[in-house]
Amino acid sequence: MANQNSSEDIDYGILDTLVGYKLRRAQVNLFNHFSEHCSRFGITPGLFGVLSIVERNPGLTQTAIANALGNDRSAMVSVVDRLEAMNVVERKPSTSDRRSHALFLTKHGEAFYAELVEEVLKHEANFTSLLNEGEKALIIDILDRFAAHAPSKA
Amino acid sequence: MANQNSSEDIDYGILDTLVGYKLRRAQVNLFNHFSEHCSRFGITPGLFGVLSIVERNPGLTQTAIANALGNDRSAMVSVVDRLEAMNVVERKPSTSDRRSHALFLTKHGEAFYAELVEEVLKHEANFTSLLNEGEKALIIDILDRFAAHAPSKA
DNA sequence: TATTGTTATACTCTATAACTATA
DNA sequence: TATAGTTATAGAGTATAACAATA
Repeated sequence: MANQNSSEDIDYGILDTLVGYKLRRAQVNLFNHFSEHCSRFGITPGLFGVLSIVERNPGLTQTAIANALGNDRSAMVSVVDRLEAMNVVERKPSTSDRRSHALFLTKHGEAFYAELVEEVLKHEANFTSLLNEGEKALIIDILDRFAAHAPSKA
Repeated sequence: MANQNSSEDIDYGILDTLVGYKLRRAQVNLFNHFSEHCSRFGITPGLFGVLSIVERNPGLTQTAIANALGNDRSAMVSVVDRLEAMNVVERKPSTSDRRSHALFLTKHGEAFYAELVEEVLKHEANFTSLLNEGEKALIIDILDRFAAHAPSKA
């Protein structure tokens, strides 16, 4: 057992300089911690995103929410099904367009979401405690640039 | 059509302040661009990670590589199968342990990887051009902190 | 003609458990 | 007993295509 090639021995080469690789490693860790932290709510980061949009924008259609989050509307069906089964969100028939459903938090959903947000903020604080003054605003600004960038093909 | 609820009308609420949400949106965009950019190589970010480790650490076992990348060893099987089918990586029997395979780039794999790295660096430059002086080093440092953080349960 | 929610489908990624051959 | 590679499997996430109802 002279050499078990533990992680410390590894040369990561170019990976150590690539923002994409570092982003992925960081995101996986945050995602896992979020899920552990919010497991008692049965809420994943994806579900939390939908809840947050619904809470601040009551009455939006499923398609509008999918667009806001950068997802396909087909993926919204099972998500909203799950949130309805948890009695936190409800579909109401749109008054203006009978094709679409307007989404709202239920009464229970509002209390549920308020409690959930507290937990999410604890999770967030757990990671932002790693940041020095000004670094949180800066990294969010940088990540916004990365998310909005429509790169040239060249 | 007075209000189609286009993305500009959306109130993202707490999502706009959460590092986890911003990380995800940024990473999805980088991932998509990487895949488009490297599609002619048939290489995904995950495959590129394995190739990079093999290139810099020839002779490692599959399990050692999986650990280095934070993946499960069972996921390595199809990855290495694919890279072998592309004739860029080869499994060689380990001289010291007949249970394990040592991984190496093939001759073709070395040229392939060199060309691939050029493309990846173009992709990287496309995004890091959004950064000001010093921001790249800072964001990589911050992402390293996020990836290494083992949060308390409390 | 176009759009909404939906279904069916498929593909990737990821993880777990169990098997075999070795150690 | 423990570990390496493997297989089978299952879950989540994501995307496309097509359909019925409606616009």
